[in-house]
Order: sequence, then structure tokens, then C-alpha cells
Amino acid sequence: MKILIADDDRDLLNLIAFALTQAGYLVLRAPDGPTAIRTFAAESPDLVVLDINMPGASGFQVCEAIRLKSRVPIMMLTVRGEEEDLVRALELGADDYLNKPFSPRTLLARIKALLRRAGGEAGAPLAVGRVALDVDEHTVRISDAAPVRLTKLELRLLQMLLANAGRTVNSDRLLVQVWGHRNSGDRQLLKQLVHRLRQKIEADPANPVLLQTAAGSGYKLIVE
Amino acid sequence: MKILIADDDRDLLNLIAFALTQAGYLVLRAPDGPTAIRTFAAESPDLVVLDINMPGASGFQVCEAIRLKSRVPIMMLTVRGEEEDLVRALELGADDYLNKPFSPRTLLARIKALLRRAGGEAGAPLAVGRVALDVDEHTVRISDAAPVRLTKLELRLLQMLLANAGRTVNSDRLLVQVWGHRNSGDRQLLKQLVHRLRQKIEADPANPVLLQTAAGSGYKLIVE
DNA sequence: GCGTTTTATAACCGTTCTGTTACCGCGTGC
DNA sequence: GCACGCGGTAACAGAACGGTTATAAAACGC
Repeated sequence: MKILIADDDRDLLNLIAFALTQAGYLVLRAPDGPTAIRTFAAESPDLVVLDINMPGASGFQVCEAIRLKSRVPIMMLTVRGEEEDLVRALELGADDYLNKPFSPRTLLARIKALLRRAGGEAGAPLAVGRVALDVDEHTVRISDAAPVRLTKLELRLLQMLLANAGRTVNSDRLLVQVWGHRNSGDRQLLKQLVHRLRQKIEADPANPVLLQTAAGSGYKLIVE
Repeated sequence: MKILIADDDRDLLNLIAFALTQAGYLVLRAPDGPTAIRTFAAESPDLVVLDINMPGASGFQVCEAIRLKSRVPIMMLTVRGEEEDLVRALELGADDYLNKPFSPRTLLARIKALLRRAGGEAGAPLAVGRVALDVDEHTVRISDAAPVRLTKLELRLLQMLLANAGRTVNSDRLLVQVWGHRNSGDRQLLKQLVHRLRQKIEADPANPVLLQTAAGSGYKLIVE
């Protein structure tokens, strides 16, 4: 399990790196924002810990840059009292935050919780009922039909619905899960994506059977 | 998602309640500690916001009392600079804190993060007596009848009534909880909404059994 | 570089939801 | 009586919502 840590405070960086290494994680270090972005691109870590206050690119910029490419769990390190910063980070798509100073034990517990949550999403059963999703190949197979290729966003949407198969998933939640942050006013994107996905997976896209609308709340995937 | 707020500052309480209601949460209010503890026991909210400085039992005592029973996420409201208080609150098991003054946007972001961290995407149907409300699906089931779809406002109204099942809920309070603010002269909205809801959940809408009128004050939901 | 695919934005349409106005019936009190 | 307040009902218009189509912008492959 690879974890990228970005912080300009060398002492803190060492402390965190030591604690995480002890806990069995592979740690990648970045002393500033640009390095963090570069390392992220090169190494694709499973989780990122970002200090908000850094020279070069701030934690915000790094967070934003990463979110353009990936939904990897991001934990922000903040200074107590900087409420505005924190809010901005969460809105940019950070998953959790930790106020300095913190104990390594706390950090570890929170990191584990984040990984568990992310793992739950990614490790969702790939085949539920009639729907078999191949994440590596970017394809789905419905019943015994030929596999259909999906785009990145279609795949993500279907993954989310599949992880909650049978239950309605709220539109806002889908927006966050698929795109990252996005203000909830952006329903048009979801509308479009659902439409395109239906064209691919529904026998009769005009009368969806699998991907049903839950008026007023969201969408759900009917399997069985 | 139910959130309990305990604060003796009535203005602040209203502000927070308004912001959270707008965001789609069901808000329970407590003007003092004892009420908070009682409401917590009765309602089992999904998250608790506690002001540290309150008459009766202080936020500490409430926090302690809740922690004896539950691991529900608790957010403390503190006055900046009172480090001692803060430390004590965190030691008593509070999960997060917010310095006053804060913006509703900040509070909302932190609450969302806290709920996310708690993994609180449970989505269990809320059932009292003959009425089973599924907030995710936007449906109610009465006794063993087929589930009925509800609109956003109908759902909110029923949520409020269900949270106070058996007791009369004041019209003004319903107006605030369902719509946000609204001048209290706007009873027609409530009249209409009640009417529409009755059409959906009552066997004989003209002679309501479940959703009864409390003349001069408000409405109540009869369950059992 | 170029052409193709994918994603974002905008516009239109029918349906549903919500807010508004109006009217009815009923009890209360002048 | 009759005006008034209150709750219930009906009808309608504007807003919001979801589906669809078209088109522009961005990303991708080569």
C-alpha cells in the first residue's frame, strides 16, 4: 500500500514517514507541491496526505490537480483555526482532514479508516446478478450479451451504482463520487452520463429496466 | 439523516437549524443540556452538535452522558482561545470542534466530513408503528400497503411528523422545518401540502386517521 | 500535426411539483 | 343575522425536473 506525503516541514515529514513505515506502508515523500504532483503522476499512490501550507503550489492546488486525474483518498493537514482553508479543501474534494498537532496514532487510525472506505468502494463485487463489470478492461457484460466498452465516467458511475445495487443512490452523492467535487447545481452532467450509459447497457434505452430513475432523489441499478 | 443541536443561544440555534434543514437534514433542537440528553435518548440522531457553554448541564456533561450510550459523532462548539475546554471535550470523546464564530458553510462542510468519516451512509428505513419511511427511496409504506412515492416536501413534512409521532407539531415549526423560513402568514402552503400528503397516505383522505389536525395549533401523526 | 472519442454546455419538450388564488363549510363572537 | 377566522378542496400557472437532441470544447490516439 503506497502513501504519498507532502509537507514542507521536514521534521513532521520524517515523523509521519517513520510511523507509517512502521505500520507497514510504503511511504513516498514530497517536500513541496510541484514535487507532490509529479510524484503522484509517477507512482499512483493509494492515498495522499497533504499539508495545506506549502511553498510552491499550496495544498489546494495539489488537491485540485490530483482530483482532475484521480479519486484517490486525500487527507489534508490543517492548522487549527484556519476554518476557511479547511472548508475550501473539503469542497475541492479532500476526503478527511487532521488538525495539527496530532499524534501519529491518530493519523494512522484515520488513514486506515480512509483506506477501508476507499477499498470498500473499489473492491465492490464486480458481478451482481445480470451485470458483470470488468474494471481493468473498461467493459460490462449484461446477461450473456457481448461485452460493451465504457468510458472512464460511465465506468465510475456504474461502479457506484453497482456498489449499491438495488438501492437508490442520491444524485448529489453520485456527482461527488464520479466527478470529485462539483457544485450540486450541475445535474446536467449526470443527466447526460446516465443517458449515454443507458444507450450502452439497456435493451430499450427509452424504457430502462436496469438503470432506473428514482424521481426527486437519484438513480438505482436493478439487478437480480 | 437526523442531527441534534444543543445550544442556549436561540439565534444561533435557529441559524444552524435553518442551514442544516436547507441542506436536507432533519434537525432536532435542544435549548439546554437536559433537553439534549432526553432528545438524544428519544430520537437517536445520527450526529450531535453541542455548545460547550450551556445552562443546566454543560456540553461536557451532555457529551459524557451520550458517550456512555453511543458512539455517535459529536461536534463541539467552542469559544476561540478556551484551549482547556477543547482538550477536555476531545478527551471526553468529542469527534470534532468548531470555534465560534463560524459560517454555516463551514459547519456544513465539517458535518459532512464527520458523517463521511463515521461511514454513516446507512440509509435504514425509518419506521414507527404502521408508518415506514424510506428516505433514500422517497417512499412510505403504510401497514402492508404498496409503497407510495413522495415528493421532496411531502417527505420532509412526514419526516418531521414522524420524528414527533403521537405529539402535535406546531404549524409555524413545520413551516420553518419544511420550507426554511417563510413568514408565518403562509399557512396556505402547509394546508396544501397536508392535503396532498393525505391523498397519498390516507385510506379515506376526507376522514384522516393517520395525519390528524390539531385545531388552532398544528398537525400530528397517529401511529401505533 | 490530425481525426476520433469523450466530456461539457445549451436548448427544447413533456411531466411533475409547487405556489397562488379562489371558494366552500363550519364554528365563534359581535 | 353576519362578518370573521380557520381548515379543507379545487383549479391553474410558473418553476423544477428528467429525457432527449444538438453542438462545442477537451482529451486521446496516432
